Amino acid sequence: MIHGMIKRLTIHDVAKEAGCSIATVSLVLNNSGRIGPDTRHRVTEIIKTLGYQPNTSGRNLRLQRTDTIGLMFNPSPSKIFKNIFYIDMMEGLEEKLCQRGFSLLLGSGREELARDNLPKFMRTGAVDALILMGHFPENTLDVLLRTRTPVLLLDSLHPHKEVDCLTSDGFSGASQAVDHLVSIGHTRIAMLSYDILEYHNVMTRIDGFRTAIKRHGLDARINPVVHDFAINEDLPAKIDAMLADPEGPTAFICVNDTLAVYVTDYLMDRGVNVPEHVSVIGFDDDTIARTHQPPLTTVRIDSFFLGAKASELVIERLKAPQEPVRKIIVPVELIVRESTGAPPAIRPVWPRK
Amino acid sequence: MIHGMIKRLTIHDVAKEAGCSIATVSLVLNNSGRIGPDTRHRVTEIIKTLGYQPNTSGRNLRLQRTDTIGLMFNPSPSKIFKNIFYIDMMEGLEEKLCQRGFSLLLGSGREELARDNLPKFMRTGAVDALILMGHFPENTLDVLLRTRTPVLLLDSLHPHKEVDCLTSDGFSGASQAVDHLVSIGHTRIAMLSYDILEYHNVMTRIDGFRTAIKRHGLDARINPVVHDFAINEDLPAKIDAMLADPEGPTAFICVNDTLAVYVTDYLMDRGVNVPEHVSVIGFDDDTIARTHQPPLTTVRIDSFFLGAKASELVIERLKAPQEPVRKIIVPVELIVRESTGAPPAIRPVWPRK
DNA sequence: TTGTATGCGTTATCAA
DNA sequence: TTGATAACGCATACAA
Repeated sequence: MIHGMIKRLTIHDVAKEAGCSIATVSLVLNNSGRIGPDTRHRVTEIIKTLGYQPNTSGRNLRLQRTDTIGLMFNPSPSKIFKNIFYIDMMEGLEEKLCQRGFSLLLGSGREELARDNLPKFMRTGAVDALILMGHFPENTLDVLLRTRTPVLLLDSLHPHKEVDCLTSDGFSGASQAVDHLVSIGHTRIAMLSYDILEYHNVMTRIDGFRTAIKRHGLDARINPVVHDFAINEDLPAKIDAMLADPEGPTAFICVNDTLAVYVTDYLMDRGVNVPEHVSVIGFDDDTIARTHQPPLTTVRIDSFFLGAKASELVIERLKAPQEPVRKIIVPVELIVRESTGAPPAIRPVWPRK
Repeated sequence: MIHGMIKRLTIHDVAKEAGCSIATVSLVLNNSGRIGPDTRHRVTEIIKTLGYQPNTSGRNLRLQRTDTIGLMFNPSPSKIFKNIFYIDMMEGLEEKLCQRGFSLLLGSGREELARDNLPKFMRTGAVDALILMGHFPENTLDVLLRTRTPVLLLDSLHPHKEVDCLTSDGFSGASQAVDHLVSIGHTRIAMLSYDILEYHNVMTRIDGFRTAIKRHGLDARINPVVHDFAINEDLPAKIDAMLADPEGPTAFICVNDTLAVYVTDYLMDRGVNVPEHVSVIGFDDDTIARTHQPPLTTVRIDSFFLGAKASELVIERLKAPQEPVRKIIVPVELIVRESTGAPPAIRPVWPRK
């Protein structure tokens, strides 16, 4: 026998104990002003000593809301949480949401979504709103948006869809990265990205890079964006080719820190010193950016803040369902560490002759 | 205007459309056997075309349950999810739970718990059960256990508390580690642990180590457990002292992979080769154990399985609240990689003379 | 086989 | 200021 089967207290128990009606108890509970100070006090005491708490299901049914926000990831929690960035984001989200009296429901239902069906909790009124973390395919999104349940895209942005979005300013981040490199003398910079251009964040960073290159009057052909590779496969060959070219880049901007770490390590293995020979910049300011040798210059995104901001947005949306959708872009900041420096007077060529 | 304000469908809408009573619809929904095949078919069709789903709040209220499991972490999601081990565990948990029709509610309420109050969702019937991931202080646990809501401790174990527990077999893991080292010739082994002996998992691993050492007829004084240190502070000095001792250990068993990586890197920095001079074993089989150089010999814990098993346990508990509590210990397996090898014929002393 | 009616626990309306 | 009561959406005991 595990627990005593104490019957759960209801508002009736409190009313009986206080010698009043359940209406009075409810009024006290939701502190309506028009309650006699003496009864208010008496009822409050009884509530406290009994340890009564209004039942969630009853309350939800009556109020036609649940004060619960659904949370979905793509492709899966374990994939997405490998990136510390998202963990901090969820922490910010959860903390703020909870402070405001909301709960977070982990949204499974990926299988249903994959078949273009709504996840169960979206069809049954189990959540008041939904937050989508990471990139979701467009048709999946469309299925979700046919609901009357508000949706927020976190760390993603669809400019032309009727949906609230919140993400970081990758355009500015890439610009800052280019500006920094140019300011210390680089004129041949390559941007490295995974081949997932449908991700808005990725495309925006690339856009920012290209625009900044043009703004500085640099040649797009010798400041290329390289993205048609699979890491561990084509990437080494691509890098080798650029290193072998005397006109090759003296700096790499990578679309995130994971890639930047990979590239830096690869370079060092080949005898290319970072930053003496070649500079490297990352994105996100993951923990690894600080602990890596050399510590990475990177574009810092305040992921905790992003999560906290998301909770605000979703709560405001709940209060004002009819307001126009909002696309919010959070500023980012370049953190200069030790993976960037002035380019060598004459950049060597690898393999060394 | 964001979404069409389509009024949510209720069972009445379906009944009207089908020209029957709501009872009939409900019976079809919960496929009670005694419904005429023709009406059953008709109602089913209408449900499908209308896209009706029973409302969660109404259902929960009527059924006096929520099919929702609360999930709490200590000290915080971000702290605990830094460890990939826990991410995989949550993945397993979430996947199985969802398959069985349950939802996962992220339990905030740490502040309340810290003040020895129950988290809100535990007092209001918002969840049917609670899963605690990681180590919680005993008095916190006691507060939680006074509820009639079932609790499951995941990756932790309290032998004498009336609470279901599920964790890995650290005792066996440490034994296997010692056996392996002894079998390849080691006779001087030290166990390294953080100074958090109140964690059952930690204490159990230490117990397993001590018992195995004794079983092999080895001297406990030259096969010590070292735990009174803060990493980055006292630990280097402790290791240095052992290395300087000609009778010092030829192998370290570390209480987890993070520590093992730290120790290995420190040793290599000092010119101590792993495994030629000294062997190192970790615990958990984190990703880092595979990617580290050299790859770590470690005690593998199937964290995904642990999570999946937890979901089973909690569901069974829900079905049989009166059954005696269960303490379940999942087997572990030593994975031999490249951080262990035969000890040197004569172990050098560091600093080298 | 199907329909009627009740109650789950709450909030809110209206009357007293 | 307080109380009686309806309604939220559903499942089920019981009646038909």
